Amino acid sequence: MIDPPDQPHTLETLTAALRAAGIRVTRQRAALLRVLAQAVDHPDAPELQKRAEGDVPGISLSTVYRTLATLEAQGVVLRHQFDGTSARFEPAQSTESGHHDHMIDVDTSEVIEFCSDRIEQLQAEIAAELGYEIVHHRFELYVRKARARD
Amino acid sequence: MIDPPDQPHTLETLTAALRAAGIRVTRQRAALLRVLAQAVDHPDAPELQKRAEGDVPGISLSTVYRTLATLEAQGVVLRHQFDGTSARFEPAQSTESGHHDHMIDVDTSEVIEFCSDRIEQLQAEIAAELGYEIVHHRFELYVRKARARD
DNA sequence: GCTTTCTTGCAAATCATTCGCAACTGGCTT
DNA sequence: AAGCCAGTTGCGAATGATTTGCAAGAAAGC
Ligand SMILES: [Mn+2]
Ligand SMILES: [Mn+2]
Ligand SMILES: [Zn+2]
Ligand SMILES: [Zn+2]
Repeated sequence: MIDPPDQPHTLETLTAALRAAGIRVTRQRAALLRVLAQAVDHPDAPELQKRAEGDVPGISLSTVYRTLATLEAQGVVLRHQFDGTSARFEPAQSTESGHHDHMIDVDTSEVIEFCSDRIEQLQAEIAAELGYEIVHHRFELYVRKARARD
Repeated sequence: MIDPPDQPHTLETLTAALRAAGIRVTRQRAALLRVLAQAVDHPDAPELQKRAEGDVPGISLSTVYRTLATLEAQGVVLRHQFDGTSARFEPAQSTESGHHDHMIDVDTSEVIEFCSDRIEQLQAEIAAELGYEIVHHRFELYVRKARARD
């Protein structure tokens, strides 16, 4: 797991960190890092492949999956498994705020990010009360636009 | 979707409700309903098949999956997709308290149930604030036994 | 530049879950 | 009690996202 960034991770610091971890920064990995850094959404593997082909024309889907697994293991990307869809990815420090959770509009599939310190706080308390500490969590709200209040 | 139970669902009321919904209560479905009602854990499909074979020796895995899908559509069972495992199931009103969420011990795979009104409350507020209403949610804590405080 | 080791692309394999279909059977109708 | 028939079942084959084996290719370090 790569050290928490002193400066926000730039492509350069990231590349260096990976290399230091004995992970070669190949053209395909560099491309995926760039594509992920630019993503404002939560793309899946085929979509990332499509976007990376701008940099590396023949990049294979296997490589995309393998790279995502590697980057996930390094703590550089996050994998989300929303209901009934294939895995979606995002850079680990997407929002500089760091951690956030997701709302999925069940009608449009739009993904909305949010974060509640209160909830994060409560989670820890609940776990602690039962004698556990949280390793990670999954918190997803499947929502629908509210009917206008009448 | 079957009406919320006036009395807690017994096998009898459930059977009647299903029949009323035009769903035949076959031997295999009755067996699965019983097995689910007795489950104190969160079994997956092959495990449910194993347990149902006491009642219906040759019950097929396809039927187990099909029945679970049917019961889920009727709001009688819940399907959980915990990280990296196959789907697990439980009766919808498992705890009479009704809704609850889950903690998964990442070391032992043990599943612990919990419920926090505060968190349920906050969820609704967060969604409402963004103009949404919650259809359903997924809230899972992946945990590890806390190191004894020293 | 040369070597070693890690990576890639391709095709084939996984694996949980779903499906097609012919045989079967609940539950209602006579 | 017997018959009917749409809903169900068991079987095997299909799915589809993700993973893997392997031979050829390319980062780093020397
Ligand atoms: Mn996000
Ligand atoms: Mn439960
Ligand atoms: Zn969170
Ligand atoms: Zn909840």
